[in-house]
Amino acid sequence: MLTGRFLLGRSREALSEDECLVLENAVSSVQELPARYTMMRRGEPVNTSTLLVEGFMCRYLDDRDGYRQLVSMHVPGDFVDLHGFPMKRLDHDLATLGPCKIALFDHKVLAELVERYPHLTRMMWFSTLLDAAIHREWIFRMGRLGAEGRVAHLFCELNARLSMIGLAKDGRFSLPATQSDIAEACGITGVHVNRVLRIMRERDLLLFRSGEAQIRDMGRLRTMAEFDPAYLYGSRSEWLDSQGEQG
Amino acid sequence: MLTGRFLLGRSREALSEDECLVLENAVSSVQELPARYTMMRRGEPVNTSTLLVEGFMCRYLDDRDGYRQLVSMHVPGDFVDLHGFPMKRLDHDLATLGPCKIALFDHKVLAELVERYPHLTRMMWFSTLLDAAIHREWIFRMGRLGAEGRVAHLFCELNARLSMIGLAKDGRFSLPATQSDIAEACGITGVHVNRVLRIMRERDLLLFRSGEAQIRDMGRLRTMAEFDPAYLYGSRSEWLDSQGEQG
DNA sequence: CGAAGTATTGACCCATTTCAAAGCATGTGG
DNA sequence: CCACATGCTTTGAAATGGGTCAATACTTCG
Repeated sequence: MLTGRFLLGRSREALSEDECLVLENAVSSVQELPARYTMMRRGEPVNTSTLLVEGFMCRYLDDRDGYRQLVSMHVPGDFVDLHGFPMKRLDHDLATLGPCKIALFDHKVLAELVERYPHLTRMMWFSTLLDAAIHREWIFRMGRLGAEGRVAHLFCELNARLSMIGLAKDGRFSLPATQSDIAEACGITGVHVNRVLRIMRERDLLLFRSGEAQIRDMGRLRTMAEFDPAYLYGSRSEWLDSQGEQG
Repeated sequence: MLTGRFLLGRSREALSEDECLVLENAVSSVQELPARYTMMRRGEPVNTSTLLVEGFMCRYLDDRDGYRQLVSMHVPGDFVDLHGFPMKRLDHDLATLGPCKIALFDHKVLAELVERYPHLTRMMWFSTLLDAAIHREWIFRMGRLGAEGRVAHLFCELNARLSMIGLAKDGRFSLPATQSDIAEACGITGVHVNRVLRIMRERDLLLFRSGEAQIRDMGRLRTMAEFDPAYLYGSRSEWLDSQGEQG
């Protein structure tokens, strides 16, 4: 089941069994990608969309000097470039962190799906809206939090998202990222991430070493991150639920 | 024509005349709002969506101490909370900057529209995706630019968006915002915005006084903002265009 | 074993914040 | 039409968080 984690923990229940099958059968190809591989560049025309099946990916923008600013990190079950379907171009680059397995959906096939399954369309729309909600939270993170809060916030978010799909438990999860990757996601330097992580380790808040994260004190971490996971759920749309069966 | 500026300069052409009329007739009420008025709070259930007809609005998140982080600024023609339609709740507050005129769309009516006009639905989806693209650029702004770059970037973006709808020309436009509002959008302090604006004024880059902005040197402003307006257009979706006529 | 990438730490520097005070508009009521 | 309140802007001085530069250690892997 390639699509088994799509919206899992959010509105997965709103998808009928039929719709799940339709989605599963719409996959046009499956690929394995190596770590640190840029699979798509800003501005290129695209004609497929990518569901991340296993592994971690990220989207980023480059600044003038070629330094990256991550604008999102993706976990299994995320449709990483579904917006490329209506938009036909990406406004950012798309790359893997660790090795990944992805399922590709041809836009022609998606277009047919969209004609025949309006409810499924709305679920896809919904998933891009969750994405936007996460963007907003990142803006907040960069705008109002200091370095420690930003790092704390990122780990809180990843923990919450990975928990929903069964890839984190008791605050432990794998994350194939370097300290520089964290830095690029938080808008600070790699050197400073190192210092922040040391402090958090000393205070027994959070451990992160060689791709393994462990949250040691969720309460204090959330406090310093001002983290509230509500935005990750899209609040269980009543509208979607009410329309759920007729798709 | 209340909806006349919706997607103007982006994919307005993709809307058929019928669709424009349908949209126009779907307006359930029109309201005038005073300046600095919070019309909606995070978490509240919503059953209408808001098209901004005249004036400026913003969305923001509060931090622990009640300070705001703006996550977007809106200009006439923007659907400021269309995501509330599938989501049924907002993850942020929504407020006016200056006095505003808005058109409300009842979600029940939108639901009917969505059943009957799949192409219009996709255009609405598209407009929420533009929103997300702007979010990404804001993340970049906060993550990679210093104070001057951030302010420059914000003014470049507003100029570009206002130009599309005919509310800016030759780099001049009205913006009913205080220096503190700018600060809340850029993740810096009001005091520092003041200093940045003074420097920009001295260098004859940008003037902003009592709600009136004037870009004096677009080239240099763009350079310091690392601004490229491509993200504002969603690159004229071929898919939307190809489906444009069949409503 | 050597190479390349990654992590760690120290010292110094600078952009931005913080705190504080004063100046300027704008509007309201007397 | 003045007096005062309120909110916005401006400026200075001191404090600080995070950046930069540079050197050293650790890991992983061919």
